[in-house]
Amino acid sequence: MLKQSQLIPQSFYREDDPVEIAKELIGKIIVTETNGVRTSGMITESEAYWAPHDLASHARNFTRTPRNEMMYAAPGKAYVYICYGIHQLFNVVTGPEEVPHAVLIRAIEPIEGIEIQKKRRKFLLTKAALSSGPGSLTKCLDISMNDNGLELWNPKSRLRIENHNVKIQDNEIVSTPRIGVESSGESALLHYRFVLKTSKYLSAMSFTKKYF
DNA sequence: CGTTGGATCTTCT
DNA sequence: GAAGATCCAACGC
Repeated sequence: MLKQSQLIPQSFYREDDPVEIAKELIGKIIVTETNGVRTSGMITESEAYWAPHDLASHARNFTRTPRNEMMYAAPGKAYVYICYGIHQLFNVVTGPEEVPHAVLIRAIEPIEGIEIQKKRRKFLLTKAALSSGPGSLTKCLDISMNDNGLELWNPKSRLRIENHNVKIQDNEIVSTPRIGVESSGESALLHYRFVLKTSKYLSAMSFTKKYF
């Protein structure tokens, strides 16, 4: 049984700098519990969204809609939304309350319950990796819209983030522009994406873009 | 190998 | 009506 002290406290998420938090989240562990069974994965790729100036953010210019309401909530909550009508994307809400920063989790390396995670993916695992990509890892870990708003620091939540003390050197992390935000003007150029370059569990675009 | 199109929900025009 | 923080299978070379 893992100790509760390994949970990342809410104070970690309150920092008013989502870029720093996105970088520090590399190597941390996302845990979900379904029917009492744990599955988990280590974060290998993340992206910061720094509202209101960030035109790629759902909360650009303090835009507020039913969908992105959770971005304005307390730090350390989950913001889950549906992308392209199909995929559920998982974000961590950061910054003080009413400041709509967020960090998108784009890829994980499966740690616990790998066989369960494989079963959650329906397609035949030919080319694509198990949990590489923001819409894929949510399937692996059984994250859905039902988890929107969960407190990631709360031991009672079925969705949490833990620190397993994995040591990541600074030179193992690369920053690049973000994926899929090309139409967001100057915001598209910001190096708000972080990848653990030694990992094979990175989103497909990591390789076609040839950022590193 | 690389490229293309379908799936199909929210928001903005 | 179009675009978007995507993924995968089916093509074509």
